[in-house]
Amino acid sequence: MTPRADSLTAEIVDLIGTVVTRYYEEYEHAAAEHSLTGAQARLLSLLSVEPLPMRKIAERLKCEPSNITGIVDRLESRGLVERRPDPADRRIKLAAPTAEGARTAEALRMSLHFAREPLGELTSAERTLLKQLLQRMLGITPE
Amino acid sequence: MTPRADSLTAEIVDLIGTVVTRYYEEYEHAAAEHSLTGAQARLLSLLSVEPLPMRKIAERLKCEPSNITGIVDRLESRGLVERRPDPADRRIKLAAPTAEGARTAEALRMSLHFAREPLGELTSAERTLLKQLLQRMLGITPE
DNA sequence: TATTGTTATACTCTATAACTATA
DNA sequence: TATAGTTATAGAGTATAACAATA
Repeated sequence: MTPRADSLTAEIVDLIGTVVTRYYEEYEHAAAEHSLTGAQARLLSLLSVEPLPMRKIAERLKCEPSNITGIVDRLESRGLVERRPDPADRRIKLAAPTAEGARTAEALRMSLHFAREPLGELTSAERTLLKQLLQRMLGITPE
Repeated sequence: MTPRADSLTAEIVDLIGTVVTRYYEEYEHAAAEHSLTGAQARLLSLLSVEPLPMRKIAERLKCEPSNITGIVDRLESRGLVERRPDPADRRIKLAAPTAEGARTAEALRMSLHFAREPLGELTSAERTLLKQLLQRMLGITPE
């Protein structure tokens, strides 16, 4: 068991807390620039990968299915998302981005990449190192 | 200008996104274990450093001052926070944790450190490296 | 006049429970 | 019966605007 209450670990925890705070603020700010709330932006980004049943969205976003109804309602009323029937199961509604929704999701993604200026402070070699350390930390084994 | 749209940067952005998601989930979970919402936990943690005027709390939490009234109300009704007069300016109300509030804040802080298991995956040398990279990334210059 | 905190209002997100239509 | 989605409800967080007390 590695000691985790040491000051080095505490310092890193604080640094990660700072990263998390900045990341969240930037995400909310980027979402607001597209007149989206954070929850709406996260849901739209999720759908831009692939259309999903309401139930699956709730699982991915780790919230109750009943909440998804309202968020999709608001995105749908703005023409960013649409509900499609599932040919195989008439109980299921697939939420999918419209063409405009896909454009908005892409614009959001781009503005987020630009907002991530801090990484520019690191050299290429340092970024490679950071990537490997984050992967190790997250228990991700690169192939 | 360092290129930021390269795939290495994109990978790191994704990894940081994963860290942010996990950190937030763990924070909300730790807060819930003390019957606190995330906003209440963040406010209480802030006050555990030093008592602050309502206005300052809003600045630190980056929200409107009117919101602080309600959050402090809820913490006060549970006996975790109290409002004190400022001897120097009678307009100001200083929010401060009670003895129980301070204990709750400390318990929250401890449970967060324990929740940060991922860092245990790294050796001491790797953690030192990670710390330095995060500092560089955040524009923090160690003395 | 300017500032501090509050109230009033409206909207969004959240969980819980009950409902409907399908399976 | 079980599942997918919805509705109803209530609590919490948020921004905006208007207000009282104090500076």
